[in-house]
Amino acid sequence: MDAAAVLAWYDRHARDLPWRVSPSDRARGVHADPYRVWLSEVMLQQTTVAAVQKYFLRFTHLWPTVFDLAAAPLDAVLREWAGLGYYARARNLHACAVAVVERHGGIFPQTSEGLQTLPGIGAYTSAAIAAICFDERIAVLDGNLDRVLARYYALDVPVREAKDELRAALQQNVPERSGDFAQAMMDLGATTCAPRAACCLICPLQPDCRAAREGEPVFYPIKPVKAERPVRRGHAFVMTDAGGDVYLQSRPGKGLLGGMTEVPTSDWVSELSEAAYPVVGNWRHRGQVVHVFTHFRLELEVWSSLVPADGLANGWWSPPSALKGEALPTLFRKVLAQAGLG
DNA sequence: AAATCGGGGAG
DNA sequence: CTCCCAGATTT
Repeated sequence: MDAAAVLAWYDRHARDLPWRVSPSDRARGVHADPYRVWLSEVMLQQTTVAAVQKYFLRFTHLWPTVFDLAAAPLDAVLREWAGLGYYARARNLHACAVAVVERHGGIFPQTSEGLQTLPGIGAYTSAAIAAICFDERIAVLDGNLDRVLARYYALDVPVREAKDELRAALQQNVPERSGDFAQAMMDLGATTCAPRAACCLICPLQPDCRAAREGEPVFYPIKPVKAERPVRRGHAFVMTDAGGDVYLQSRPGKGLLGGMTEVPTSDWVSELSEAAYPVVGNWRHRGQVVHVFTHFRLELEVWSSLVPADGLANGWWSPPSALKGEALPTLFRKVLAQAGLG
């Protein structure tokens, strides 16, 4: 693999991103800030660059250093993470910041091995931080690289079945500029070697790419057969008191939407049963909200009612003007909007 | 090894 | 609508 050609391509076509040190600045000796790289990498797990940008800017504005983030309450981190999804990332992010401060004096470990001992930092993220911040000669393998390499080698099995071989092959090609190389390969996958379109004419890997030679590069990577998404159904109950405040409560700390804020709901099951209202009220059906999770589709019937403010114990009452700042995941923002709030 | 865990942007 | 994104953790 022609790593030099990849780096030359990167020197001309690198994306300009808020957490990135440009190749020209890097050549002048500028180093990336491990805190900002770590934060961006966690946000970018299974999440697009477009979705991450505003969250990254908000987080670095509120918490410019790992000390600031470690000192913040978890609740504040969850509120700011609301809408980005995969909320275990936010809990692990905070735990990781605390660990870096308490166990490492606020200095991130400088090796992939050391980084991987921290919460929320796995094989990919540890390698990415070590390469980008410390130029460790390590293979950085994400979804982009899976696709680029599957095409380059015309891999005839799903990537998951050949992950170790791909990593070993990539490791043999990591150049001295390992951080720029990792970011270059990811940019390549995000732009010229995209999932549904491969621009082989401008690709630095084209001369030795087997998929390009075969003529239909988007055939790769081979997709594994995917299971169909089951449907779960339930009821959601939006309660307002005489002052117009909305009743909210916290979800359990682990599991789906763990630690986030919700309105009360029924269980979510395959067969919808009759609504069991949490309190007596003049309940009105406000229609349905559909929300798609990774492994099931959810259909919630939305109900609303004016209720006395003293019949409920576990949660709190929030004025509509404060809903924007609550740790409400997108699902429950849809529910509140369906009930005429937010 | 397989399941769990969000949401949105692109085509 | 489908696909999949700078994956980690739990079972």
